[in-house]
Amino acid sequence: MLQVNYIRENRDRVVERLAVRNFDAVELVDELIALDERRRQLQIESETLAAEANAAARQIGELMRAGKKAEAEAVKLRSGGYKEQQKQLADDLVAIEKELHDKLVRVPNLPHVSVPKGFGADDNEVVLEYGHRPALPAEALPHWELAAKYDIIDFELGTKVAGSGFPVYKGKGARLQRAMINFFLDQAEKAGYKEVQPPILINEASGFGTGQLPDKEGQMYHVGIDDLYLIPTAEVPVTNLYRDTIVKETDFPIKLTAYTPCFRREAGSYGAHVRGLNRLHQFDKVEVVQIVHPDKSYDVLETMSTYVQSLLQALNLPYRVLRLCGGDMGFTSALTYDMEVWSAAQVRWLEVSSVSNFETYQTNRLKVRYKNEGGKTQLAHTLNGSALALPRILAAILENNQSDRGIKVPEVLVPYTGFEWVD
RNA sequence: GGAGAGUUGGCAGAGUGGUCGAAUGCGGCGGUCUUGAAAACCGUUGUCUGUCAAAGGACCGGGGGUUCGAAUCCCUCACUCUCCGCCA
Repeated sequence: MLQVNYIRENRDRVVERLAVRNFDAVELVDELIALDERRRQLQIESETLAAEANAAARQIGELMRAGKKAEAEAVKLRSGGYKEQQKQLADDLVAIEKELHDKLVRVPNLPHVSVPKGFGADDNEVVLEYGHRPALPAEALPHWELAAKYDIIDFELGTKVAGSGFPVYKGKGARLQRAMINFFLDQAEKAGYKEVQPPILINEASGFGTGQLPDKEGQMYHVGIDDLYLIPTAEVPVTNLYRDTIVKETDFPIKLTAYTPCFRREAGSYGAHVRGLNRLHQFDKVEVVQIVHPDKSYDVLETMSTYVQSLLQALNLPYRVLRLCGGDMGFTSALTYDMEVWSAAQVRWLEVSSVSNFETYQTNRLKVRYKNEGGKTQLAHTLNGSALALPRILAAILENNQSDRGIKVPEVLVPYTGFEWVD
């Protein structure tokens, strides 16, 4: 979340930046500033009173030690009244802080200056397109039919066991999944990311830290009996590893990677576009996360984008890179690149990665800080990206690489699969 | 799941209801000494809030209570450890 101080000192800029998201912040921002003003007044009152009460209590202590009991009793009588007032002020303060906090978490991150204004997917800026899209013969099949034809993914079986959106990968399909996970993790390690295996259930504090709670409550599966959530992405547990820590400036950049399953309720999204592997309740993903010095985060964002692209190039998939417009960008992000692969039989682009810079939006919630040269503690910047989400990659491989002979496995995966053809 | 013990500063570990933001040790940082290092010695070393700076305020697992005053007493929740049970 944003810092109140920043909003107070940069009111107009905040309003102007949020307009890029089509977020009319005028009213909210002015409320926040008024609340903050009131909060600070109350705090001064409350602290002044506390100072008086403390002084009286100290005085009683001194008198008691000196054996002046009667005088101590007199002061006691006088200080009895502080309690009521302190309680009242404390209650007011708590109430106003809660109100301030509740409003503050509703303010999304400020878009970077390069973010195009816009309302939805159509307004995203195509940064670049790579590779040529294969022209398939008329009898080419979409991936869900190929999956059935070669018996590598069983959607019905998953429906029986869990429900729709929980596919069962079988035989070469399962092997292909494992191959991709290992390939992606190996590449990430080569790029300097340290592998971690985090919990895939998270508590509320973690969900709040990266911004999923309270905003996206309904998108996560909730285990009520233990009040835990299934992760929608490894971003949550991995970034939260550093919650409430002050790192050394020399520790930057912190680079982590993790393979995890991801769970999303995807409430309300049905239809042709969610067939097959296009949108699932459970899927596998390798994620990369960086925690960096604020001066470096935009360079790092480019590096991460380039890294994700190198994976797509290695897999020989045609892709394009989008700079998301204000209206399409996530709540917590300041700048996001989406990578989409070409799905040749569906004849459309599929999002397989999203690379974002959150600046201090997450670290202000997480309290991830570092000490600068002057010894002052400052908020770090966080970034993350999918590298990559498996199902749509698999969909593109199946569709783009189909032929009479079967499906050609990308060369880089062959050492991991042990076979060259799905047939 | 049952019974018991515990949670204090980066770590270890004291702490009688008042002078405790908290002894001591280790670690970290700076210095003396040294060609350099080690050792020794000296100094320094938490976070948040507030301010031009300060004063002041808050924090001893979280929350609540008793009291003029709580790290210290009471309640409650969470977590950790030990033993028993169950178990991949």
